[in-house]
Amino acid sequence: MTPPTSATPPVRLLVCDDHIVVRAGLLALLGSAPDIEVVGEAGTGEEAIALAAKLAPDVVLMDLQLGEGMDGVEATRHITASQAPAPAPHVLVLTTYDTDADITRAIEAGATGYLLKAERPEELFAAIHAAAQGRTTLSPPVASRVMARMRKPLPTLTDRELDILAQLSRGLGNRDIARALFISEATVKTHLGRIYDKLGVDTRAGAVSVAKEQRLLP
Amino acid sequence: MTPPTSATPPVRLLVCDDHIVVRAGLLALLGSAPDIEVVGEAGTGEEAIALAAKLAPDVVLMDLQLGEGMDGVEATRHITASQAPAPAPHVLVLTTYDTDADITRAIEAGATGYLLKAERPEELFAAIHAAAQGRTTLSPPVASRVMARMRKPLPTLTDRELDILAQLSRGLGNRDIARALFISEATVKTHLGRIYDKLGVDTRAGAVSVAKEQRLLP
DNA sequence: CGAGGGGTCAACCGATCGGTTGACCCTCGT
DNA sequence: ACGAGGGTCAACCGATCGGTTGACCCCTCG
Repeated sequence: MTPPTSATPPVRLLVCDDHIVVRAGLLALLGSAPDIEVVGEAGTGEEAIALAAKLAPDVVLMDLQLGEGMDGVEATRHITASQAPAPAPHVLVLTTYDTDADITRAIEAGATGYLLKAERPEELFAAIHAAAQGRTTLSPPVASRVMARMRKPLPTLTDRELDILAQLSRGLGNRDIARALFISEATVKTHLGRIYDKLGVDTRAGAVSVAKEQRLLP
Repeated sequence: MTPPTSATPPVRLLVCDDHIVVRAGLLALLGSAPDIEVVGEAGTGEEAIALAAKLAPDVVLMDLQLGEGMDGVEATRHITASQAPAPAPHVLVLTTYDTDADITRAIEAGATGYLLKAERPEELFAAIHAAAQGRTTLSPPVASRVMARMRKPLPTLTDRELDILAQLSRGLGNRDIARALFISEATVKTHLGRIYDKLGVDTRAGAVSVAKEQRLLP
């Protein structure tokens, strides 16, 4: 594959994961790769953005699940959008989830690659180097989903429909949803009908269930 | 804290986590602890049970989320129940989730400790040594929840109620739930009423939402 | 043996939901 | 400028849900 080019400087990497144990594990693991240099670590999205700007790494290894504050997608958006002096770092997503919603959001946010934590470490090393050069790496299951997505564009819920869904998952009735969103009850029903269609269900309980599984809701 | 006792033999540890990257990270991390010896690694519950019997480690570090097959709780149950020649290993749970349902199930399954992946590595080392001696370690948030549980015994759903909930989350109506479980519609309503009470909601959509958040459903 | 918890069932009521059709008004992009 | 997509609203219907009360059975535990 990639011959060990001792002439090439190591990839400068920033690791972002909210689980300290996992982060420490990644650091220990990546320490064994000679051509990767971890220049910083972050436990929150805010930290990641700040450190990315300060350290100007080649690649940011980003988890999507970041506990309390901003999530990995938002952090990715900020980092890739930065028109700082140095070119914006490439963001390589490393996460547990491979749902359509997560993948789509990460790609839209500007992620260069999308790896699953179930991946083999060698793949991770390779993906980091690929990302440093702006090349995309996708874990097989992720690639499959992306392809399937291209072929049969899955129903995408609109922002408004997500609003409805959020209220629905609170257990509100149509009347209360209408009040919460300052629209009429009739409109709520219309939206719900479309949501049912898109999610392939025909009851509100089913809609909430699918929504939670697809991670469409926070 | 713990003085390096060169006289004590290292703790023999089996690591079980379905995410290869995380597992490799843990191995690399634990390799830096002189008095811990990783004697095996498993990616599934089945593997963990087999290796625990074969290797007879002092401690099994167990993730609850194990992808496809059996989950960590079941694996824990098997391992702690083994009346093998050697004494059953102590199981130390290391996971992301700190919901009441997960904690309760793990403890009931015989786990010796319950750590979160957000914990600091030193805590992990200490907890492994504690577990080797049968002493319990709980992450602070977990300990809090356990205490709260003792004070105000949270509503625990019965098995039957979980059955109802499972059907409910499929979006079934009362009639279909009744048919699926071979009971009358009236009974379904009765159960639903109690479920609402216990979960603090008053609609089916709300019940599904809370259930998914509390991880009461697979 | 009595009490209590879990599971089952019935009948009733009003309120809500699910589904449908048709319509209007925006704001995009070709 | 026109169409398409997204958002809003209305009126109607039958079916279902949510809540209540009361009851019976079985098992376990003290």
